[in-house]
Amino acid sequence: MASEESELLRLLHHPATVVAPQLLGAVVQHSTPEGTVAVRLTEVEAYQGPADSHTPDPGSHSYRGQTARNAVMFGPPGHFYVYFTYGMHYCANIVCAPAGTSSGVLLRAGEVIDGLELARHRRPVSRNDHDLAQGPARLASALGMGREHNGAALHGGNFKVTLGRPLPAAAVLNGPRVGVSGAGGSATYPWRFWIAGDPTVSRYKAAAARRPPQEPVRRRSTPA
DNA sequence: GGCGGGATATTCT
DNA sequence: GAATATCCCGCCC
Repeated sequence: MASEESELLRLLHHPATVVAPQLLGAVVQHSTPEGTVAVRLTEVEAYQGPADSHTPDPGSHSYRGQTARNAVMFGPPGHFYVYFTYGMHYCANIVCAPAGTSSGVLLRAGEVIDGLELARHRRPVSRNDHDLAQGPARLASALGMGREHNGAALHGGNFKVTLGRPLPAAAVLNGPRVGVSGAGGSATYPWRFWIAGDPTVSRYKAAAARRPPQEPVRRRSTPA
């Protein structure tokens, strides 16, 4: 409904670090001629733009200013920022904070709650249903999202985004972001948020070190 | 269930 | 020319 829509838009005017945990439990629905798939978000990450806060975020695509790729992040909130990476994958963000700023929330994982058959068809390699959207590129794939959806509105067209019921504080955990490397950028801020105990939360290892260690690493080093 | 390595193309330096 | 907000496969515990 329109009121739900405006509630979402109101939320999306806040910085990514505020928006991200509130998007947990929200549902992203995408309809195509093939059918409809809906995903309930269980894991997200916040990326702040340079103008959004005094804390620099080298992990953000917008850290070095506007380029052709990240232009959508600098636009108004309420749109998808979809980028292509590693030569084969797409990842989807929800742009937040007012136009002129460049925050976004990366959709990292979710539970497919509608269109299971179509999602399985799009991701034949998944062996379990909780794998279907377990990871940002998997989630985009399950939803049938690609380059053509960069800049698409969250509402209207073939998309619909609905906030979930507020989660109890204890159900939301946070920690370092995944795959964010680079000097100063790696895991600097605990801006990854997920729903505690949910089986669809991604389990990938953190970013690999940029350079190999100077000496072989012992397999059985003592844990912390 | 975890680790290592390769695939693959767009993007920015 | 290097790096990348990743995923999948094969191999080993």
